Formats: sequence, C-alpha cells, structure tokens
Amino acid sequence: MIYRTLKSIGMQWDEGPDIGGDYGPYVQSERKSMYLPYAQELVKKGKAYYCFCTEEELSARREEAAKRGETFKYDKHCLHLSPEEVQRRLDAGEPYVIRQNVPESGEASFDDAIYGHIAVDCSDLDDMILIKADGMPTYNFANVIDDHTMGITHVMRGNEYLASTPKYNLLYDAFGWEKPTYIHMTPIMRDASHKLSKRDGDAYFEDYINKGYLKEAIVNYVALLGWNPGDDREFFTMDELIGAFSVDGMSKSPAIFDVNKLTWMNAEYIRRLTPEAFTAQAMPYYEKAGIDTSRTDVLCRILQPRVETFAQIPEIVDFLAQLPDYDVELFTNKKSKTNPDVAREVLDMVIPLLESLPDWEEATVHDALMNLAAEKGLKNGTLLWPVRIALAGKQVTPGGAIEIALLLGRAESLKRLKAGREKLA
RNA sequence: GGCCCCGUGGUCAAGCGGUUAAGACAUCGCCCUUUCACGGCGGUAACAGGAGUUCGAUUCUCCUCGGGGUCACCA
Repeated sequence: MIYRTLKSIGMQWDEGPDIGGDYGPYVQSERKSMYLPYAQELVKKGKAYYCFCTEEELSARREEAAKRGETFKYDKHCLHLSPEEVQRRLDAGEPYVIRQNVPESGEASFDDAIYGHIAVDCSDLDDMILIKADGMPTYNFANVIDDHTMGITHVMRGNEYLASTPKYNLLYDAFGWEKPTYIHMTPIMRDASHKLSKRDGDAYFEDYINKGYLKEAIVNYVALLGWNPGDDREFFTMDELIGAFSVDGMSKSPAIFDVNKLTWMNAEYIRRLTPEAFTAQAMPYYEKAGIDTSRTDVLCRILQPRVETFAQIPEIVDFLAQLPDYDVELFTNKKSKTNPDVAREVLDMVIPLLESLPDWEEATVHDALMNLAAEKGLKNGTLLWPVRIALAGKQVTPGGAIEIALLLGRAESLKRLKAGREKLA
C-alpha cells in the first residue's frame, strides 16, 4: 500500500527492494550475516561485550525494579567476565548476546536539523543489545550498520527516535564513521494527544481517494502540515513543492489533521479543473446517481463550483433521476414572494408557454421565462421559484430552474411541471 | 517514575527583543443572486501560568502546568 500510494502521487526512489540498486540487498533477512563481524569489531575495541545473562533472569530483575518504582538498567555484569571465561563459555556453545558498552559517564549527543542539539547523560543509557541470541541484529544495531553501509547521508524519520539517536551515535563514534544528517519530524495528529493512525481507524490516503478527494489536493494539504514555505503561498504542485521545500520551514511541534481544511482545498482544486477534467472525474458518480449524462456541460457548470468532493455528487443530483415526493409548502417562499396560490398562477402561465417553444435550447427557455416575468411585472424569483420546485421537488438544488429544465429535457420537464400543478389543484 | 522533546485564536501557521501579534480554514454578518453554492466585503477570536534578565519580552533563562515520545533479545 505504501508503494502504491507513493507511486500514485508521483514519488520516486532510486533504490529499494522493488527496483534493486547498488547497495543491496534491501531485505533484512538477506542481510543477516553481515552484522556479526561489525559487532565483533566493537568487542575488540572494548565498545561492546559478550553477555550470557538469560532473558528470564533479566526480566525477573526488571520486574523487581519496577515493583520498587525504579528504572531497570543492566549492571554490566558480563562486562567484568575475564576473557578466558568468555572464551570458555563461547567454546562451550553457551547462548550469548552482544551488548553495547556505554560509558559510565559523559554525554552522548547529536545535532538535529530541526531540533538542534540533543544531549543525554550516558549514565541514563542502558547497554543495549546489538546481536540477539539467535545471531540476528536488533533494529538498533542494524539501523546504524545499514545506514552506513548503504551510504545514507540524510535520515528523515519520526521524532520518536529523538531520544535514542544519541545512543546510536555512540556506535558511529566507536566505528569512527561519519554520521548522517538527522531530520526528526513530528507526527501528524488526530487530536492534541493522538497521532493520526490508520491502525486506529483513521482515514488514510486511499480512503480519501475513494471519498472523491483529488490526490494533488491531499498531497498539497499534507505538505503544509508541519512545514511552511516562508510566505503565504498555499497552492503547490509536486514540482513546486520540491522547489520550495526547505528543512528551515519545518515545525517542531505536531500538527493536527483538519479534514475541514483538506476539504476546502479539495474544493479549490476541483474548481480549478478544466471542464473536461471535471467531467472525467465526475462521470463515475453521475453513473452511480443514475442520471442522464447527455448534458455534461450543464452538469459541470452547476456542480463544479458547488461540490467539495466528487462523492457528494450523487446526493446532490438525486432529484434528476427521480422526482422526490414533496410537500406543497415548498412552494412558499417569502423572499421570492411566492406561495401555493401564486405558484398555481405561475404554472398555469409557464406550462403552455414552454409547450409552445420551438426548441429546448438554453437561450430559448431562458428568454421565454424572463420575458414572461417582465411582461407580467413579476420578480424573477416569483416566477422561477415555483418552476424550480416543480421541476426538482426539492428546496435546495444545484443550479436554477432553467438549468434543471435543460438537464431534465423537454418531456420530463413538462411532466413534472404538470404534476406540480396537480398538487396545487 | 527517569530521561528527551513540544506549548501563538477551535485548526494550520507567520513572528526569531520594540509589530495596531500576519495570512489561511472554520465561524458570524453584509453584498451579489433564480434556491443553494461560487465570488466580493467586513467582524469575533491567540502568545498556557509564574518568576527573572532587560529601558523593553510572544521572542532569552528558570520553575510550574499541560501534551507527546522513550526507557525490550519489537521494529
């Protein structure tokens, strides 16, 4: 899913398990044999040591410490084993792990591109396990070896690693390796205290796509979470994003994901679509709504400025497919100066007028209706409100009476108008 | 609990010792109008709290409070 998502938004990578590259293998299980020699090198340098303490023993001690309200820290017991004893136990095939030998005092630190200098006291650090009893490296260790052997220069990752990075850097120092540039980033949050998480049921990229959001809008919105370009620009294509990006604009504090603003931005993207692009994106939703698509020009005109996500389309146009069962009270509207009595008179004039029209072109329908209003000295609204209600059977519609008439076509329009007149009888 | 990090309106987010504390979303009002939108104009709304430092703190320091992260033979 991650590959799919990255590809669909146009993100590319130079190497990886899927496309290969010069620094492979890229799958952990295919690399397992390369870590032990590095750990042994550390042992030789006195920066690591063999440990024969069992897991059971350790977890018992950990529990005890927890009971006393203390933080458990390995006491370096096995560091003090004599070389001879270590060799003897190794030869005897006793299970062992290799632990990092963290100095008893001093400071471990690094400089993060966003957070600056991060330092922790070595005395607070535990001698973490580098190689497990099964010979596999722990993530902590593999992470360092992999980054170095793969020639990684910049590490961008979640800031949950902020506190443990100084400890990893002790390893770089022990090997005498150059450290990468670290850029720790805040997570995107659901609310003030929970991060956004697909696992916890939060909607993710593909969910939004399925809800009718445009991928460009999602990328644009998310890019602005935890980063700002240094000016007031808000709309970016991927290329513009690449050009404008700088670590300087990244924020130290987490940002809460606001669907509201995403939705607004999506609406902006929709409005900027060409009519052709809009129609192409909207078509599946037209079909879902079961509406006639012979006038996509009119559909686009009324929907494009109104819709915030494509998924809203079926509900908004449902009345086109089928006239809802509506109440005559809908014909009442104070501002348009209309009520059932007025509506009856209006429909009595409009129906024969529309029946007599030579064609059903927009200009023809429009002019006929407007001229009638002018002739009778009626407000446009007074004439058009009843027509729209009879055509749509709904108080709120996208577009006005004329547009709806065009979408419905002559026969259906007249049928609905007459049905409306019936209701008013 | 120890250690690390963070803290400007409801949300995103400028600000980097002196500002009427930007802008955007949301919200409210007005205008436009053929309903609803779109669009235009305007309003409400913030420096978590307390001590310092300084002529002057949103900005620097410390403490408190709040939130997050991390303390595995998981990654």
